[in-house]
Amino acid sequence: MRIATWNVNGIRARMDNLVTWLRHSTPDIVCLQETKSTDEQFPRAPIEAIGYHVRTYGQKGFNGVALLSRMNPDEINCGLPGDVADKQARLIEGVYSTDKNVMRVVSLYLPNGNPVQSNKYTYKLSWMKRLCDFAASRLRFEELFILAGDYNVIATDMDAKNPINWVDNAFTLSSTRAAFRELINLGLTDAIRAVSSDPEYTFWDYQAQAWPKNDGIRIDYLLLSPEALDKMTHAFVQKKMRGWERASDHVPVCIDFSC
DNA sequence: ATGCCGGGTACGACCCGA
Repeated sequence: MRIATWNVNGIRARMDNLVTWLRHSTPDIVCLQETKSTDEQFPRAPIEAIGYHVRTYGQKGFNGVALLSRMNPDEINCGLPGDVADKQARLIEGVYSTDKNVMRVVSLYLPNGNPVQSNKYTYKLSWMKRLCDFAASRLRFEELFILAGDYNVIATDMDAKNPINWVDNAFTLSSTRAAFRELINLGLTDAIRAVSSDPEYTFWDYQAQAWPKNDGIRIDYLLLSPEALDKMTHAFVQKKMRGWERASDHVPVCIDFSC
């Protein structure tokens, strides 16, 4: 069982890469972010044609998340609870049954939050607070729970090639890092950090030669419940895909399970 | 250099992202 998260930066611009990647990496469940498409615009047919169920929560132009899966989901929930006025499409949850387990998988796109003096940062922090409440409610189920996506958080200085470039930024402010730790401290484990002490960047800007200079940051995470961590066998970042033609600025992160 | 690229949309400058 393989689960992946990938910020595609526009699903319609990434279809060739997505289909090639699905064929080669054969994930069972895929969490997508920044699809930048309405549910009607989402190009589901080519994905369904290679054996995936497609569930989307999109909006016009910006944001947008989706779940692709080999199994038909038992349940799909769209939106982060806690603010009925928040219409931004940033979270979708699916529940999947395997032979002996139930897996609850979330694809999330956490707000960027810059500039830090703006209401975008207040929105980021309130969204993180709501995410914490949501995660706590899910952890009470004691299921295999995977909270995956683009967190727009650089958790430690090790997660940036040049931390100096990220000071006074919504990705690294102490209140951002504190909110992220609060989430982790509910009892979630960062899958990549469970297997690696290397930097493991997941994003390189299109600009300023970031990729050739390896000027990356790690902002895409899969956070696991204890039940999920027990079953995890591998976790890895598909860094090479940043070098593909028409690459997203993010690369996929994958985890494998023994079930 | 808080926009150098690349996605989106109002199909053509402009908004947005990290």
